[in-house]
Amino acid sequence: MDLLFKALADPGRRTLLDRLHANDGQTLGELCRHLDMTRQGVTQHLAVLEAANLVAVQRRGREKLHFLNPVPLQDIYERWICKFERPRLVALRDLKRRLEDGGRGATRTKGGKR
Amino acid sequence: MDLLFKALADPGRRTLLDRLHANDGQTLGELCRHLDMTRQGVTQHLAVLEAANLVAVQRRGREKLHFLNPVPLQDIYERWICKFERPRLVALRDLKRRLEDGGRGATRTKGGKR
DNA sequence: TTGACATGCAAGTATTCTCTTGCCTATTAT
DNA sequence: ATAATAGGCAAGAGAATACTTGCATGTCAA
Repeated sequence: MDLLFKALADPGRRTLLDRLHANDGQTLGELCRHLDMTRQGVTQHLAVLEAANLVAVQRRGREKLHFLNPVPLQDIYERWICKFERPRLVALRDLKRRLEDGGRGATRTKGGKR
Repeated sequence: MDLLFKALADPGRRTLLDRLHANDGQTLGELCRHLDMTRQGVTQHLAVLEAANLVAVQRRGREKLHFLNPVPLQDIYERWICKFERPRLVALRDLKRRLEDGGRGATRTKGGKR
């Protein structure tokens, strides 16, 4: 989990993820072409993304294709978003109730306690 | 967004978030008491979390209460999880289809192309 | 084989983080 | 007022990161 957040903590690496999302399976050269980083910089960032399992590679002759792997992002969701969003959902539910109460004067919302 | 990921990229800070999630509104001293970091270390980490808007503070006399703010986590979800999970969902849908096809011999699933 | 292309590797430097140390201010209780 | 408690501030050391440079390896086409 540490490698994952560390990997995401750099703007250049997040840009790379966006590029791969827009066009998956790019080679190193293709990625470099549209970014103002040196090739070596991109290589090193890609290595960090690989270590975090956010990018998978496949060799094709002398080229190296890079593919996005969204699974670790899902892990973040389950460990750090789901768990922490409950208060927010509760707040939204309460807000909704209050709006409904104010608008129609009803105390119970449809569906009741659920 | 950069401050946010940077804030989450440290294990100590993630521990602090967990502590606040377990027991919201703790003072600096309370947080220190159960962590093997120095008070100054905790202070600095909390400052980073504040800068990322993950923690909100409230003064009470000479004490400082710390509250978790999950909204930035939701922002991560919308920018980095939602957007990237589609391939995964597609994969799951395909898997489901294949399972249904194998189990019942049907080619089309309910709901059609959608 | 030879030249061009795509990528790999490693060392050096500069920047940024993290942790520690030492002292200071503000509030509470006696 | 005094002591104890809760927290604040800032400089410095050490570690981790990010970026750059130079050269090396492997692959393709002619």
